[in-house]
Amino acid sequence: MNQPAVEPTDRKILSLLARDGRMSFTDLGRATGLSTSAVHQRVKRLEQRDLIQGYGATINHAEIGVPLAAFISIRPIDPSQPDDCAARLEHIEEIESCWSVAGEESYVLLVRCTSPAALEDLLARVRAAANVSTRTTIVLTTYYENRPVTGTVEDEPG
Amino acid sequence: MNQPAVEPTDRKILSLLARDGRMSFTDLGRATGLSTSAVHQRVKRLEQRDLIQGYGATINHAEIGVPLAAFISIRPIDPSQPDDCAARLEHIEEIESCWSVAGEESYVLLVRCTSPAALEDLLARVRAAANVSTRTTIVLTTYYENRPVTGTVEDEPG
DNA sequence: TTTGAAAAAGCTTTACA
DNA sequence: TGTAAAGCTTTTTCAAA
Repeated sequence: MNQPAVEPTDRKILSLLARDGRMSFTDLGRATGLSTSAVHQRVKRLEQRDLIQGYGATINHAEIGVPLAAFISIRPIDPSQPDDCAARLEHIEEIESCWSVAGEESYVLLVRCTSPAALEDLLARVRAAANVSTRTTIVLTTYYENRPVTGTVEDEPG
Repeated sequence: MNQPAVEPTDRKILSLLARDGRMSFTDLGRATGLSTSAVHQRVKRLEQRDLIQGYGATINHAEIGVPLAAFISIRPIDPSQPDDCAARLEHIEEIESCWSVAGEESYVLLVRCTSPAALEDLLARVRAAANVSTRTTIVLTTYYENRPVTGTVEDEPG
């Protein structure tokens, strides 16, 4: 219910930067009614507090030769072993995201690769690295990804 | 096997910007052995070609009051109806990503919200908006998300 | 925390190879 | 495509409130 430790101006800055990570301090200032150096300090503080964890370009995977995306759901083969899947899988570069989840499976991975053959190879490496069984769900269409979800209501018109 | 239409220098730039979307053209130039204005031109071209689709800040959802993430897997209730789930769901702001998938379900959504109660409310809105049944998988831990997967081998040491 | 001003750094264009 | 140089804008730091 409460939204801890982030006051409205900072939320606004976060929301703007989530949408355009290259927005200049000058423009952020205009959008928030602060001076350039005031926003600058706030952004640095947001970075220090780790509320902003980084900045990234959104890449068109389909067009750069990595058109195949899939979810790999993971189940440990031996539940008595220590569960360190995330660490064991970290070195595999095709894994974009790694979550542990509640439900029938223990982990979900989002992976990207060049072809079905590459996916088959990737699956083998995942199973071997973490001693798990896998269930793979191929992505057919990406309608959208990583839309900003900041819990902020956007600008009034004008 | 072939990686279409992106030559090595552009791949390098894409990879660097995926990791740091605020990197300056000067630094990109240093990293690629090009002049500032040469990289500048390349980046603009990459944006025009839509290989770079945008820039965003990575927000710490847990700390800004949106700590709950979940996957919602979707199955249409009436398979004879036209399948326009993505369009019907687009206005729901808690949906960060929307994929159609091969497998038992038709779509997977990644959503973020403030609390279990908010998730329950969100699920009701998803079902109502798209006339679907849902299966929800709650995220327990996010080990990492949105690691850059560019298919580029990174820098030599030095 | 904010501002305003000044210095440093970076961006963008132009002219040209 | 590329470079170099010039002019302009933004970033960053600082003293003061």
